[in-house]
Amino acid sequence: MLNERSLSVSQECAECPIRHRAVCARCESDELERLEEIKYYRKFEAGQTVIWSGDRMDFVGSVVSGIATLTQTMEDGRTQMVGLLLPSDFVGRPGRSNAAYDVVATTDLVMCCFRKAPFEELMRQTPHIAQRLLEMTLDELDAAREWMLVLGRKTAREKIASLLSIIARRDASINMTTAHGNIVFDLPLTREAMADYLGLTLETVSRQISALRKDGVIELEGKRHVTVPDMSRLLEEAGDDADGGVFA
Amino acid sequence: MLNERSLSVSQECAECPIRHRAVCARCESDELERLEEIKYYRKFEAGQTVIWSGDRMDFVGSVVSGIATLTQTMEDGRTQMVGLLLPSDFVGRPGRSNAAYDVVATTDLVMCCFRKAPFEELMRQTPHIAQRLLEMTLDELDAAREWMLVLGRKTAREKIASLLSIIARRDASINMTTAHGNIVFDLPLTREAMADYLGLTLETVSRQISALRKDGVIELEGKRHVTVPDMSRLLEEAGDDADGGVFA
DNA sequence: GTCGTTTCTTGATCTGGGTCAAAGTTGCGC
DNA sequence: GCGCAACTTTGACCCAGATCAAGAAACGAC
Repeated sequence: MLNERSLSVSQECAECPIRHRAVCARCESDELERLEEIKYYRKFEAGQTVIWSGDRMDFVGSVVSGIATLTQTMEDGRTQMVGLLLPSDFVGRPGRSNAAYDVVATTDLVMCCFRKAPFEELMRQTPHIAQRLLEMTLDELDAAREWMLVLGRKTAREKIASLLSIIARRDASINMTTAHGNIVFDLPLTREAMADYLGLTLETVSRQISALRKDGVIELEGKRHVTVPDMSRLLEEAGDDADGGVFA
Repeated sequence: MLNERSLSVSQECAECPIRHRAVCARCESDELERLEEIKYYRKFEAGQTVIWSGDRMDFVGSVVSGIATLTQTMEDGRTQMVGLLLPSDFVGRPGRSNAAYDVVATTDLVMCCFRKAPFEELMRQTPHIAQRLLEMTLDELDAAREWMLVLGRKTAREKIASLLSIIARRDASINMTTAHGNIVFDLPLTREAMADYLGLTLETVSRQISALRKDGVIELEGKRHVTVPDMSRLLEEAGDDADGGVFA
């Protein structure tokens, strides 16, 4: 399909973010063609599990649209989310054959996957792919470490404000800014998923969201539709610097 | 100093772990020589700060001996440790010019450093350095995510047991196994540093260590010298699988 | 529409770990 | 040795967030 391919090549990340974020920017056209050959799409419905921790994982890939979560579970059922995958985020680990975490689609999800063995082979031959993956992994490591501060030292209210800040900032594809400068978005997570991310219970999440609404930090329409009238106020509630700080 | 260099080249990680972990294994001798040229050692005393968050950081490097910590601090003084650097661990981020965290030596510390600009240049020319750094960064990311589960979902007692498990397992250079199969080591961290790692207060750390001792999970001589009579018991207390699970 | 299910909110109560306070221990400099 | 400082332990009390419980709201299937 010449037409489809040339479209995806020219439009960079519109169709498949990894081509832009991890590969495209510096790829020669023959490398792009080889990526095309090992690439395929997978679609999941909200709630579906992409892969279970421990399962064999013979692909790597990135999120095209939708949101997925990485979670760990203890034997007694306690769970902790350890990553939130937004469009363009990379999944999978070159050099490891089994998944380390449960990956679950929390909204309808489209992923762009590459078969692992040929991807690794291509990586060996194409140095800047490894360099790009290193950059992305370092970004993820920074995000994980920021999250350790949230989990270890912030109050429930600060945790909620931190999560809302991240969603408001990172998921630019969903966000909208109104004429009044408000930031508006739909929460892509249930209260329970938020609790799993924040190390809280869903009841505490619900209470703190109600409290933030009562205090005018956010506005809520229904259960999911959020308006942030003053982003710096939200960041202040999150315990970050007003100018954005860590999640900038 | 021909003698010194040939010693360090032949002994691999004895003198400078990065040469083994990140570079040596697959380096040609001319690459090793170029590393030698940009390499230097830095020594720190226990308690000294290696670098402050936000400071310009014109080197990368790895820990040769001793232990350092990465910490984040909020404006109001709350601090969270986000990384524990043991011998062979890598510090610094290619492509970033300022430190993201405070790096503090908690014991006397020797680091093997490389000037950043030439290291990055060498990395550009030597693909397997980027690949090795990618592997190491992915390991760190896994460790950070394991730690998110500890911070978010474990009880104080489980947190302490988890930390003791990590130290017992990872710091093989300090550990000793007695004739009876006991694991023996000296805690490299103060109660306060443990609290900062675990998202607890130092009082809670102290109480839980006392409780573990009273329950026979560990034995203590003085404040720092720990004996673990039964590692699987400790892992059980940590909430991990008895066979080692996540920190294996 | 109604029923059933899932998600969310709110209230009442409990408790693990934080806070405040005091005393004990260790080690170093002189 | 003594004195001081840093670190650690222990106790008493408190509170943020967990737990238990009951409804309310949203959404689909029929």
